[in-house]
Amino acid sequence: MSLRYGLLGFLAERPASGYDITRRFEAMSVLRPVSHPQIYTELNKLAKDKLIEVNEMGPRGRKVYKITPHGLEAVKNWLKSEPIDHALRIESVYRSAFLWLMEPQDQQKYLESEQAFFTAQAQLYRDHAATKDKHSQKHDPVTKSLRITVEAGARVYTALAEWALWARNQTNK
Amino acid sequence: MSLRYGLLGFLAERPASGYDITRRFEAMSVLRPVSHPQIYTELNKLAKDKLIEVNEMGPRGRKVYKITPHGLEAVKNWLKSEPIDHALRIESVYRSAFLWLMEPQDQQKYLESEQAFFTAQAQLYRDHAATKDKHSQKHDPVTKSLRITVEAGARVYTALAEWALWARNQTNK
DNA sequence: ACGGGCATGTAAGCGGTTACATGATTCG
DNA sequence: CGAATCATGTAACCGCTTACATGCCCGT
Repeated sequence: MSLRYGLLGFLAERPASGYDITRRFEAMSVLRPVSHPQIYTELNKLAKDKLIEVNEMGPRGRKVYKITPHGLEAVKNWLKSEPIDHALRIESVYRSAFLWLMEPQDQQKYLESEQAFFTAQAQLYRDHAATKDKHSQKHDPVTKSLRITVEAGARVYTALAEWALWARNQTNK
Repeated sequence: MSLRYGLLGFLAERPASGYDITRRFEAMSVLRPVSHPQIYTELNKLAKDKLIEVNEMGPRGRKVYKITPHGLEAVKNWLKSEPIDHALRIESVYRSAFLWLMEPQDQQKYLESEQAFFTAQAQLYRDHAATKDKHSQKHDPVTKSLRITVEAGARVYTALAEWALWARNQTNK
């Protein structure tokens, strides 16, 4: 799951700094986890490869990058040609295979807290989606794509919340 | 998402070889992706740390490991104390944020093939679940845990399939 | 006898995290 | 003036993937 092309993808929307992009990934937890050192490292590599360039310097050494034509071509090519990694890596599900190694009360506690977490996340993404739907710019293609991504968050988290509830009913009978 | 404790978890069920465990991860794609070199490397580390030990040698250099009391304690402690990584890393969802960078016909093709893939996976896990439900040993705690894991696969893949369908309806209007 | 699957490994390299490090600016 | 936040980086390390490597056993 290439960070490289994710950075290019965001910069295709509009120029931004490493800091901006870090915030963005933080706000959209469905995307993937990213740490800031990795972002800055990758931005420097992308600049060296001429796929992005510094557009503007801001206060505090802020570097606003913009994508180059080469960079834009690179993301598009990634989307078109690079095979998709379909692996799921959901630790909560992974751990569920070992539920039998827990004490019964710990199983219940585990599933309860997972359900609570997933429910909260689902709500968050549903709210996020509702906001986007009310927004005036909802026909702009970028907003539409993001709306679709947010919908995935809402649906996956909802499914996981319902799964945890179902699992609770399975274990205590 | 620790492989280390996943190996211990499987060996807590019954003795097994690296090869056995590799097959097992392959069959349960919801768990997490694993490559065989990593498994063999980690098994050797676990043996050095006395959390597992060679139980039996089979044909072709087959090494069947069994968990030690220390190892069993270690998995249980992991389950009880180690914080869960709640990050989602679904590349299909990740890419959806950049749908707007694709040609309209490529968007449709992308969402169609993703929907097909997720639908197939959902079916696979639903079948898997049905088999487990018919099984005589369904009240054994290990089988019950695995049944819960399989249910997660069925539900998450179903949610993703429905999401992809929904997304298709969003893009072509 | 030979092909396919069983079975385990090593080595290079990369992507990623964590800890460390530094300093500027803004706001109250 | 001090705290919080903005802002970017370096270094060490580890987990993981990919490619390479080797050989045995079983069924036909």
